[in-house]
Amino acid sequence: MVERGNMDQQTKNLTESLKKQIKAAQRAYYDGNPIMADDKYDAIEQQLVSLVGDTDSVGTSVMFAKVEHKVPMLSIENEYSEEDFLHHASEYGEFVDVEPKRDGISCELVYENGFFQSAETRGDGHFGEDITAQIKECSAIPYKISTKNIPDELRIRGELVMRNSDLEKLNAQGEKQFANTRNLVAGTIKQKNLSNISSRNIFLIPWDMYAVGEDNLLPESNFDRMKLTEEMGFPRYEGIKVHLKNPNAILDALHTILAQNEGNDITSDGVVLKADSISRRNELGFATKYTRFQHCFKPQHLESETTLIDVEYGIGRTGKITPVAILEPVALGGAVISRATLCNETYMNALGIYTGCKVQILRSGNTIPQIVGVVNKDSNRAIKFPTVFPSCGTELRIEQKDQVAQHFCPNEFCSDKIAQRLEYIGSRKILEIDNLGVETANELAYNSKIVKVDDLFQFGNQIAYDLKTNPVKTKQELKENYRSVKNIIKLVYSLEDAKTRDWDRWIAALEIPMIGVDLGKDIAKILSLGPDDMKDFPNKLLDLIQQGMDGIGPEKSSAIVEWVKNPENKGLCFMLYGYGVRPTSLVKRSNTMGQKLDGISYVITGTLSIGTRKEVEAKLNALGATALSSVTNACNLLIVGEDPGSKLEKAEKKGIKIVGEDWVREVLA
DNA sequence: ACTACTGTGGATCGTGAATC
DNA sequence: GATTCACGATCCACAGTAGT
Repeated sequence: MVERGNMDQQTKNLTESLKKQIKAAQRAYYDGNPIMADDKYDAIEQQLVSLVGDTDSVGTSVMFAKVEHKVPMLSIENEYSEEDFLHHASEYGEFVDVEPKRDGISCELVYENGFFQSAETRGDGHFGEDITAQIKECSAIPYKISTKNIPDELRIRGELVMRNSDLEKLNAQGEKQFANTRNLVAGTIKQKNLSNISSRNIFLIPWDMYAVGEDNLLPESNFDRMKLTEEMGFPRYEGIKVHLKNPNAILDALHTILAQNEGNDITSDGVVLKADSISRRNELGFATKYTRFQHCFKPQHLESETTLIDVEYGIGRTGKITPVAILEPVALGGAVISRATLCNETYMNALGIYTGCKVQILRSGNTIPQIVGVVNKDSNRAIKFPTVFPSCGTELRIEQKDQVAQHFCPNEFCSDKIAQRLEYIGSRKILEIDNLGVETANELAYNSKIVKVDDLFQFGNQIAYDLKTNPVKTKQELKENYRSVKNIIKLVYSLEDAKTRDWDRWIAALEIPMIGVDLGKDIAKILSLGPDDMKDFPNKLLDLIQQGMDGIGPEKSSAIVEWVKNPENKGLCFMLYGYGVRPTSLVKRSNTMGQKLDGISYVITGTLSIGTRKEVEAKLNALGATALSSVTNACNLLIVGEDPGSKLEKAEKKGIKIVGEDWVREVLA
């Protein structure tokens, strides 16, 4: 399936020209002689994004396009005993399927009218990343599947895997040694340069198949669906279908699969038990983090011994101290373990560790290193938790709850703590500030006067101003204080960008105790916050809390009230507003933009001559339209190209407006 | 019981700054 | 000018704690 989407020459030229303009503007801006108004810059950047999908060749970060999953792609809950594993079966209906859980990368493939269309990773379960180009390089993944009696649009989920023997071959060839197949697959599939991918022999083992809106066209039994994937050219389905009447049969199947997993060329890290009936499965549905219609048995057999060298004390953004065991490195289950968390004082004391002691470790769920015991106990030598935070020397505060002692560093100016906070604020989930990772956060915490989020934006504004007024002197000063002048300059640019992030992200960035992105989303929606609401945000929040809202109980409520009542936090929001922070409204955004194609949800059928489907979609979406993949009630426009498929018929039936390629030309002109 | 949040592990890759 | 290496981002995973 080696077939890369190639841009036509015209698009290529346009892209190059836009990139040049962006680069020139960036350079001029930071050299203190801006050549372009901000809104014009934004417009060019957006046009570029719509053409190439991202602008990473301009900026620094490697970004894949985000894709929202049609159906959430959640994890499977693990069980560690056979009893717990069996326990769920009774809810699963008459038949259950028992199958190996492959240790790879979860992925969803989309097929339209039998042809591979796109692929996305699991991501956080709701938003994945578009890895279509990478999957096209994998020749073992069918490009065309048989389409007899199946829906126009078919989605197949499975595990991207690689054979251990192929990993060994690769390691035997090259100097570079790879530790295990899962991480190699993860790394390979993220490569931007596609040339290496096909040689890595990555393939997909399906574990689910569905069709949005037309699921009833597929078999009612999961087992039959998986057999269908075999016919389509995917690997043989290894699952066993069991009648629930006989619990021994389930255990037999479990042991059969466990035995198969041992030493298999494709690594499996457990056994999945799932409802065979799709309708039963839909009844059981989803929890927030896990599916309710399947569970996984994970054998915990990886265990080893090593020596404890020392204990380090780390700090989180909230000031919480976490002890970490530093271990004599030991290989265990395809990884070399040198650190393991000790969680808190209570956990640490219960183990009774001391310098030089022999400890038993395992990888919980075959992943997370965990110390399970000390071999040669000696209570006289047990390590005592420090009373001050070693890094800043401040006396620790202890919180005792339910017999668990938790230590906090109360020092507001603790540099390590500030570094953690900056990293959190800059993370992908919060303000998504490029160039603000671990190292930069530490550098800022130690070398600048930043304490809170407003200081960070003041810092950015100050440098931007200095660079405009006296670039030479400013760069000299930056050079003296920071390891990379360019990195700081890029950071300043990223900070500018972060000022208009969505409100939910900004609420999380304010670091109100117990409020993260999720609650932030609810709060932003209920208050229908706009760009100018930052200056008075604490009062608006207080009003909301006093009215009461779902998801906020007494504890969160009082924490929020305390935060609001602190004049420092009112000042914080006011200053942020003053520094130009204008969060984007979640609810109003699509209306306020007033774009040409707002409200249009379209589907394309057939081949278009003006560009690939992806390119056309990107251009239309940039004007406010939404691309759908199949004709449903949500669709209000069908764009018809050469050789239209069954979508045309369906759209006619539903009375959906139908246009040709001319319409697209006109709109984009 | 379920959910949100925080913190922890190892491994990979692309990018670009630092270094030779 | 070429090469090395640190950093940033992302993949996979689980545990503990507290709130609803």
